[in-house]
Amino acid sequence: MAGRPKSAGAAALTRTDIVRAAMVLADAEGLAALSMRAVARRLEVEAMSLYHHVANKDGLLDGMVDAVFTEFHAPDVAGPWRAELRQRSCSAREVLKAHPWAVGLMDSRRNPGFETLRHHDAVLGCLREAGFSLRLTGHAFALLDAHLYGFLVQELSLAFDGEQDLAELGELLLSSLPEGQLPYFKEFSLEHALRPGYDFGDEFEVGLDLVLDGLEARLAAEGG
Amino acid sequence: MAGRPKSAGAAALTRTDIVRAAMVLADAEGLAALSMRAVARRLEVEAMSLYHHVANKDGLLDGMVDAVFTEFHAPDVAGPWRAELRQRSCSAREVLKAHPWAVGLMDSRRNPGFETLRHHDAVLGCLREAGFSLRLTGHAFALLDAHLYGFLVQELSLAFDGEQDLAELGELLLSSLPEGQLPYFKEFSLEHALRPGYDFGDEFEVGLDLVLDGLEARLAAEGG
DNA sequence: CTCCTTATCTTACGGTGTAAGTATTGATGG
DNA sequence: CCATCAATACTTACACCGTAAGATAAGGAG
Repeated sequence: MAGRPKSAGAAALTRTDIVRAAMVLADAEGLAALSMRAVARRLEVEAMSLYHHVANKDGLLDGMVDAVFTEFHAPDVAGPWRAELRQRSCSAREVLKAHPWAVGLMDSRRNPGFETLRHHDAVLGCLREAGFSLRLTGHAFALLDAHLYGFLVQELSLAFDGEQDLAELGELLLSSLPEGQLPYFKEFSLEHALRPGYDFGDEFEVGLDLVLDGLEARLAAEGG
Repeated sequence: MAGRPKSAGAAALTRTDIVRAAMVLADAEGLAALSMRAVARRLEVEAMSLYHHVANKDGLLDGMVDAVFTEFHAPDVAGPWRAELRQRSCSAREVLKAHPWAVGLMDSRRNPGFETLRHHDAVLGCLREAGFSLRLTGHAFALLDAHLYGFLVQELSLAFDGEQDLAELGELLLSSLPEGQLPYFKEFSLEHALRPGYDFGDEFEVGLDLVLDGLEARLAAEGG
């Protein structure tokens, strides 16, 4: 009553299947709902079977993070650096919005996977081929990633089911505040952030362009 | 055999005690070790007693995040904006390094606490009083926070027990890579990031100054 | 056929968050 | 003094968690 044969029509379980199933589950139900048992259920398998393909749950999480990096646009080392890196930041943002669990996981992962390293290699290559010194490459790399991940931390903490609810929610929050406190917060919310035309997501590209401007200026100063 | 009296010398349990104990525990043992039972044990109380002061574990986590904001340097609304905001970013980084669990928690918290709002109010006020328009205030706010949180996501994923181990670890990682792959990553690591003089943490202020430069330029352009 | 490797399932253990119910307290009223 | 009451703390119980240890069955090698 054990040892389901792989010849019975069911394809053999692979590590890739497991990681993919875990990602689908985390996307749909959230990271809190991601248990070994829940992943196994999706694959019509018992929980312990997963342990033949991943070391433990942490290993599975490592695999999930690494898989996310394959979805980013890898900048073309030979292309124009500014456009390539701009596109990679924008694409990474879209990917990480589709996998909201990934950002929170990144700061607890110890062992970067190969896909992670390969993506980093492409970013570094793009900068180096554009003439950035090693020092300035370090600055640019840290700053671009900080902007990307940090923006997502903020954006995800605002994310909700609908977006029009945010205005309602904001007004509810404001109305529950004590009188006369938080004047700047109230002004900013009522006269700017809760206005119909405002979309927090637009701040991403504004900030990205400011960062790219700064890097371009330092590259020019360095080169000349 | 129940209902420990508060008159027996033990002070009555408060929400603040609980949040503080949870923070100490998370600092020392990590977020994974933070269970209701473990917090209760520290307070010499049973787990269910905590539920009279916090709605549930999520409520406790909300309280922890809010408490972290009280430790940030709140910028002086009347002070010089650039110096005030620079100091608040630097102080926040130190605080978040002392509470490494906080960044990961932020992107899953829904209800900002009052201390969180008060800190945001101070940042917004600092910008407004310096003459930033509402639009530019929005840009600056999003960008400064993105840089702060995003840098910490990177920094914490590098954090280890010791710092000199990082060089060993890096060389170990590099030596295990396939030949001829990841050329830029190897170059950057060997010739820059793993060199004795390099400290990733230094990139924080470099990036921060680049961001502040950009904001200062846009403020000047806006002012006419 | 027998033996071995590999993938799977079974069982079990100590831990988790928390719903529901119980007991004990200090404060309040007479 | 005692009776009552709202707080506060404890007890029990349940379903779920990650995973160690071991049993079971299929496919391949001799």
